[in-house]
Amino acid sequence: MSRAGLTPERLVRAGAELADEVGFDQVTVSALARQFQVKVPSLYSHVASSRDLKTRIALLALDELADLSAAALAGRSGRAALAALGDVYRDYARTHPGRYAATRMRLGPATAAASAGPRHAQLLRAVLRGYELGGADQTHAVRLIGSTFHGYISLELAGGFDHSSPDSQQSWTRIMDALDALLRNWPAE
Amino acid sequence: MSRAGLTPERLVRAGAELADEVGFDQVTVSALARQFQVKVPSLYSHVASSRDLKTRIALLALDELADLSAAALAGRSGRAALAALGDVYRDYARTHPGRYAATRMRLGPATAAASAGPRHAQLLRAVLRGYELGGADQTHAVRLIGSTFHGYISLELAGGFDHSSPDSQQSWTRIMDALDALLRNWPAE
DNA sequence: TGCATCTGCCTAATACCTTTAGGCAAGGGG
DNA sequence: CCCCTTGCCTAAAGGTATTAGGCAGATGCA
Repeated sequence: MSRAGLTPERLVRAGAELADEVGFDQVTVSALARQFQVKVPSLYSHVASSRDLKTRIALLALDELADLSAAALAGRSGRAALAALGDVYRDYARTHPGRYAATRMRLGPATAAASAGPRHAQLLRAVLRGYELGGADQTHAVRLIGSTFHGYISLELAGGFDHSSPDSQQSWTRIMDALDALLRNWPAE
Repeated sequence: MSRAGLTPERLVRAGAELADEVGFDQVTVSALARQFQVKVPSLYSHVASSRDLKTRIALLALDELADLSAAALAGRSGRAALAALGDVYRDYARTHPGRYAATRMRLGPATAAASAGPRHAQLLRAVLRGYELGGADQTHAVRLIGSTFHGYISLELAGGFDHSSPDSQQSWTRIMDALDALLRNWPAE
């Protein structure tokens, strides 16, 4: 009986692809075992549990997304940087819905700290350096932008903007305009 | 053997409470049967499936939330209305996390149309009537506000703002200020 | 090249959850 | 008071997660 050549990396990669095809919460140890034509318990030498598998997929996705973000931000500032970052997130969510869903998974404190999460925060902060916002307001703005991006993408992905005009792309562009305007005219305390 | 007196309504109500205690996706036909001290298959006379049960919980939550919103909006406009609506959502999500998660469940087109979803859209539109926004911009603004509310609440609920200052309440207040300012000074096309 | 060891994948088994089929009896309508 | 509706039950099958323990292919060392 020949060996299948499983490794944690191959499992995680296949799990990420599976997530994009059938949804992150349909990613199951069983489904993965089926894909590799291997019995279910065989996977347990490579991942500790179903939760472990999903966590690793989340870490992969966070990493990919941070890399894409960093590349898109290079050489841009102001509205261009803001829109570039938003587009990276939005495009990633549309081309890799399962991976994007994975990034929303709740991680433990240690795992979160070791993930690309902090890099994401850094990058968003970098975008806001293009606007002049004092101390606490910068954090408020980071939270606002992060919330809006995540909220919009998650509603769009759920089909919330499907059957009504104007189409989602138009709203997205105008929302980038609006956020840019807001950051340039941030209200005083 | 005395009867337990199950009804769809009691099951849905208990399911909603269970969701708030253990999380919406831990709501299970089995767990509910345990609570009612009844065998699992007995529930299938009252709900069609696990999915049906969850859908009904979602509908209940959407309804409750729309009622609360309508009450909170009565007699308010402008920033006060905006903040009132946001606070209703946010407070509901904190006091009823499981129900709130249920409202994010994807419903079929027919179910969605018959749900309180459209009422939510109406109410948000009503808030925006306090600002002067022309045709398409009103829709863009609805989507922006909806996204920001949902995004913020979901990040907050996931603990995203837990271990960093300033505290979440401050950001929330300032974000209401910022959105109000944005709506009053919506950028031209 | 031959042997020893390691480790990758397997079988067996337990424990949940979901869902369908079919039975018995409690309680309401005649 | 009896019938019959219907609420809850037992039986059973199928899917997922996880642990324990075994066999043999792959690897390393002489």
